[in-house]
Amino acid sequence: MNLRDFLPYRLAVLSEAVSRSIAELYTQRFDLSRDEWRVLAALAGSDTMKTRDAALYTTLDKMQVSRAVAALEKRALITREADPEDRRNRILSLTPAGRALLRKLMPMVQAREAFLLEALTPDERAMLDVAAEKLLARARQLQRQG
Amino acid sequence: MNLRDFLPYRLAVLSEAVSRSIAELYTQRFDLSRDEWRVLAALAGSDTMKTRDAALYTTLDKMQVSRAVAALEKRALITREADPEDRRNRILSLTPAGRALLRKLMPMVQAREAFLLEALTPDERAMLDVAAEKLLARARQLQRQG
DNA sequence: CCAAAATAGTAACAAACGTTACGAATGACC
DNA sequence: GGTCATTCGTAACGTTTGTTACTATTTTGG
Repeated sequence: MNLRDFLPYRLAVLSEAVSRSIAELYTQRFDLSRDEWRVLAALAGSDTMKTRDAALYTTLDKMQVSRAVAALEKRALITREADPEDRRNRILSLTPAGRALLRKLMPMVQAREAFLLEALTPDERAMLDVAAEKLLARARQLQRQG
Repeated sequence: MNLRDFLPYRLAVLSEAVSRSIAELYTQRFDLSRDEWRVLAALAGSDTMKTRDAALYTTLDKMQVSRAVAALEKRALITREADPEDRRNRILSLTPAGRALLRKLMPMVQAREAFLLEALTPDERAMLDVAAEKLLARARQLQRQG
């Protein structure tokens, strides 16, 4: 077997390279961890959400979210308030500072994503999409079966 | 922006799911870490190599290799000998136990990889290949430019 | 309703990890 | 050929991370 051709290995290498090429932006220039970035990105869509939803949406576990959220709150990029309907929940909201940060960061991130995708023809993009879905489904099937 | 459609995020999710679906085999049944598995897989090809080559081949850094190799040696799956030509190097070799482990593990791993790839048509596989290469090249370009 | 189970989030500990610094060995250059 | 820089691998440190257990709250079911 050749490790270089091994699908999981190749995906790991690709994913890490792509991830790094983007992460540089939010780590170097904005001092955000990957998890913090994901939580912010989640909030970028809805502006306010429950901690639990953030976990689902970002595929982080609740502890990772808890830590990311604590760090973001410390920097006053988000606020955490009790949910009057269920006091176990916390409601996360972007502060103006958080929104401002996202307004600066988002275009940079999207520009890099666009640059990456420019490498592919429309056909290739479409097929990558399909292939990714199919592989994900099978991988999850394997995990479930054990 | 929708995180779910964001290329780096999707690749991370896919890579992790695929990785887990395979990793389960070597972690659960053989108690190997990912780095240990990679070093063994590297040795599966050549049976003997320098520590430094293992690092290059597995894309692990030298500290990761050092730790993986220490663990593997402790379990007598590999040996570490001095290189007479350059005594800074260590030469890694599979022990019979190491080879035996690989003979059991490899078919399982390859079966799972095959199952994953069965999800794709030959065309899709070929295009995934191409797309992965292209994306990797661009990601590295971004990283270089900073 | 009330006891038991479930859920959200956090705390506290231990294991894993990356980073920096080091010792040993080799190579490069004057 | 002797110093200076470089490379290999490891050690030691601090940080990050995963795990387990805990508190507070809500839901469920007898």
